Amino acid sequence: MLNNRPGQSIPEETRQRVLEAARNLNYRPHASARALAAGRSDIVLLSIPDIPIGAGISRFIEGLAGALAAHKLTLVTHLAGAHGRPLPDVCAAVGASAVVGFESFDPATIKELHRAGAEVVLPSHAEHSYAMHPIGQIQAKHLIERGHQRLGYALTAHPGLASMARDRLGGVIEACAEAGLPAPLALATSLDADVAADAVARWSAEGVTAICAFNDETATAILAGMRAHGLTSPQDLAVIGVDDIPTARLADPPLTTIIFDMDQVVTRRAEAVLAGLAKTTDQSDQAWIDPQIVVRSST
Amino acid sequence: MLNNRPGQSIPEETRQRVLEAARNLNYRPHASARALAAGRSDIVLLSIPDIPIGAGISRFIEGLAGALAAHKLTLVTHLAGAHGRPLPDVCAAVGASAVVGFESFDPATIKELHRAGAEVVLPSHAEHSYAMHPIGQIQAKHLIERGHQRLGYALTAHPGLASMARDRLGGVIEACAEAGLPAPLALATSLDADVAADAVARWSAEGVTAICAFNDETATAILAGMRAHGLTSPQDLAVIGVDDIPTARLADPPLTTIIFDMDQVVTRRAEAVLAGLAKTTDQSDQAWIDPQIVVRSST
DNA sequence: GTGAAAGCGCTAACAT
DNA sequence: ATGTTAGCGCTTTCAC
Repeated sequence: MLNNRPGQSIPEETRQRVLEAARNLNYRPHASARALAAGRSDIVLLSIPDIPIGAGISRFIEGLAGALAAHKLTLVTHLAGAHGRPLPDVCAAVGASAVVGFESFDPATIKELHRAGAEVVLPSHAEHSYAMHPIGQIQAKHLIERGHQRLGYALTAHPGLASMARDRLGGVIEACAEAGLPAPLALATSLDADVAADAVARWSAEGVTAICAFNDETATAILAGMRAHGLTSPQDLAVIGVDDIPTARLADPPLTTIIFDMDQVVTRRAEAVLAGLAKTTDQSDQAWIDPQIVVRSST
Repeated sequence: MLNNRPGQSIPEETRQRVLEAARNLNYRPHASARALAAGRSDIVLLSIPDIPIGAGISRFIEGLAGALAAHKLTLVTHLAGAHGRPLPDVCAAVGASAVVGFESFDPATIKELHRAGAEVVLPSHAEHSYAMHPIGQIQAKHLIERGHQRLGYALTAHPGLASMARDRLGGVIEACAEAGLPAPLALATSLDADVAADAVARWSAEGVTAICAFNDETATAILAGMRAHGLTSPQDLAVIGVDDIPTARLADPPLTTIIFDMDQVVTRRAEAVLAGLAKTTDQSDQAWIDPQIVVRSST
């Protein structure tokens, strides 16, 4: 009866009474016991790589937690820092039946995760992670449409972000090629005004008139580097960032940036988890739908 | 033997061989079963309130995860967003034996958490959360030492941060009182240059010469508001933030800010968890040690 | 000191 | 359709 199966011979009213009594007694099904007996838990583990966490990622996490909660799944997050436990250990410890990450896991990790009890691991092998490539394309197109012929790309110094930067740069390269323009001049930068000033000098010397920055912080650094040379944006050098961080519109001049619709990504990921959990077999990769990416222009 | 108790009659070499064999077979003790039998898990659940997550909090999480991992405990994080599951549910679902949060939980939640299986819940009742008060004090002292006689305080518009802002403002008020100065003029601001400009006008009209901002983003907004009036910092109005966000030193002028030593906070929290788990009874609150808080001045 | 056995709190598969 | 029972994979306790 406590199984609460419907269509009982027991009168409905009585059933409700029992259920209410149980609630009043603060009864909780013991999750560990349940997981042990059923062989699966309702835990989904989200692994965050070692990257700076901003508003975007928080929204992603909370959105995913909400979408999964609607299906009685519980999301917990693990920050894959240097000193924490390895992901498979965490997976085993919480008894997660699904693990989702941002970028694709390497095959060895995937195998370990499955051994640790995860039925579904996402993103599966070849799936694009975060729509990095399209972001670069849109940045470049925005600048090209405004007449810029020679673009620069500002890479990030953060190691954990390097592969994302490469993906985004790829999009910029593609957009330049499609427009018949020379490839962008990609330069390493850091969150330091002097380093950024050097890059600015280099770009100026090469005739670059517009920069796609990896993100808004990088873009802010470039603005600072330009100030050191007495240059102003966008006249001397146009800059476009990514993320729309809170300080983006407070910059001088306000930053043009890329806004990223998390909800779509969230929904898609949640559905993938649900689908994977529904039928562990037949994990046909669904088609990746590019999320809505939009430019917020300050000009 | 698999219990791995020391001091066996079995030769050491054999023991190691067996252990290694187990490792090679990718054996993992099933966490749910272990938790069920032992009545406690090695999971610690960290609850993050609905506040913007930045580098500081990430460092806190990773540091705590590392400190606990050293004691064979696994940290997982839960973002208490609007649509996720309530904390006690998550606690029960992962079978956490400890729950740690940033601010004190209310008594009802604490009771529920214990019922959900948590042996220790931190911070316990009266404990200070995050050294908010001292931060405000140090901000104010820094400005007062530089000769400012009339301070302003810039509150944040973010609802989740309001109580922190009050605590920090309390520190500023105290520092002003101690120095025999009038109470600071606290004004609501938001991350919008126009709103900040209004606040700046008001402060100027009241003879305020220096602002303690709730955090670096608020401070950046004030700088933007000052630009709208053609004012420059620190001559016309000195501003000090909190957090040392990456863009702080990229601002024009570079922001003076408060740097917060996370390691100390982390260590203290980890120790509290360990102590609580060691003897569930006798939860005498340890003395709160103010963490090291230091000013990074741009001048 | 070593092995066997009895549960932990549930779920699922079974008889009735 | 209902009640009963056998485990899930461990830990702990109790005999040997």
